[in-house]
Amino acid sequence: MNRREQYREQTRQEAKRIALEQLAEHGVPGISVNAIGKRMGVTGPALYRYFANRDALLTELISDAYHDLAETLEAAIAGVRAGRFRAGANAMRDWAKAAPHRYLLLFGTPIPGYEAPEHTLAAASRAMVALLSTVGEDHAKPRRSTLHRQVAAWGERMDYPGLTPRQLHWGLAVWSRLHGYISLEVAGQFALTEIDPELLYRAELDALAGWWDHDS
Amino acid sequence: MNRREQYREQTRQEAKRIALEQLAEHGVPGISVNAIGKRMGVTGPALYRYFANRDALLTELISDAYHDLAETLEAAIAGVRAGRFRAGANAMRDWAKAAPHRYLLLFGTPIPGYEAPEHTLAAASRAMVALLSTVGEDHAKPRRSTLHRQVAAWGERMDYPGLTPRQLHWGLAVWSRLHGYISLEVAGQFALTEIDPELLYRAELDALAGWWDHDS
DNA sequence: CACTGGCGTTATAGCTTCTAACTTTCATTA
DNA sequence: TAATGAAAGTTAGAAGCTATAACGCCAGTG
Repeated sequence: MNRREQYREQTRQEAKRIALEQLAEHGVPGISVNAIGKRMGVTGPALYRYFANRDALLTELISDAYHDLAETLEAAIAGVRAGRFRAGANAMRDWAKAAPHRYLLLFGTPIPGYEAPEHTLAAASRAMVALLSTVGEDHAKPRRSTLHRQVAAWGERMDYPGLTPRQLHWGLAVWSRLHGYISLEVAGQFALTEIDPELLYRAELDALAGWWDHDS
Repeated sequence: MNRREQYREQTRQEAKRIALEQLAEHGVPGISVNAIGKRMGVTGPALYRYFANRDALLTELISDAYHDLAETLEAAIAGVRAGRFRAGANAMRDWAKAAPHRYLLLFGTPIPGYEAPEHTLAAASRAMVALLSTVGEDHAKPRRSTLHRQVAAWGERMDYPGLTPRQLHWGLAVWSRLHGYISLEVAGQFALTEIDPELLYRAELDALAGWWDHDS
């Protein structure tokens, strides 16, 4: 890599770092080209040398966040023997609570006009695979149903072979329920119940862990 | 009501109606004072006679939406004898899919600076009560736990007496899981699985309906 | 019927993204 | 080391946004 290219990459990273700070402090609207430039000590338009436009910057933030989430989940699960699922699920909630706006960037209201690029979808898939890697064994006898057939078809397109439809379905339920709970908590919708979010979340995990104890 | 006040109210309603159209077509950024004014045949600043600012307009849209959701759920449940829960849950998903952006206005990324007014919280509570009214009977013997104690305390502040902690907890789980599923579907995150969303949703409902068959 | 208060207008400030034109800087290369 | 050319920064400006201020008109009210 050229020296120019090194500086260039450095500047790009700095812009993204500041954008994340702005995101944490003022939400998505805080990610303003001028504001980021000001905090970097340059004028706003200068940033257009580094990012095609504001959307491109946002896209990279989203992409990075997906990768970071996937890596966080993988790291949290790796090395754990007992309670792998809980380790992963807790890591996901912690990740969300550490930077709520960033979580909502991924799973909140979609940004108009944004279309996830290929490698972002790959990162999202990686996160899903990480959770799927914590699935329990499926000893029940296979059941034929339209849902299981469709789930199996999706499973074949995923790069994580050897799972039964029931296990794959569990993965989707995990994804959906964890997101449901986390997004409500992050948005503060549980606040006025005054219930300890930790306990509520743990109960959700119990239900998901108990998936295999009774037919579903 | 004065004639002046009638016209005034009419104009307010028209502005909100158009705002919802803009929301459906272009998302939250489409709710622009100038754009709404143009479609009403007036200039942008004229609308400031009717709404203190853009946030006030958004707040009313959110508030209206909560009330509409609550009424929709109540209407869907009323009169149904068997399968009340499924009727309510399906009504919720249908409501979301009919106007995804409006759903995300309530449950997506919170709008910075927005704080829900009192009667909006009441409407949100009404929607929750509607779902709680479909809960199954709880014949299990009470269990003492920190979670159940906190849930019970929340239940006492709700205006829907006579429910056990387990039933209240079920209500929270319903809220969270339905939202988790619906928001992912509405955001298109299930699209590339190519699984029929209807079937996945029904499976979630089965799990929630089966809450009472096994200890939780 | 007079009048006044509500309504709509234009002008403007200050913000946003983004483009164009111009200048400066500086790493690479001869 | 000095020259060069591309990269990077600047300012100016268009087009959009929210929001306020000042002004005129006219319809509902008294």
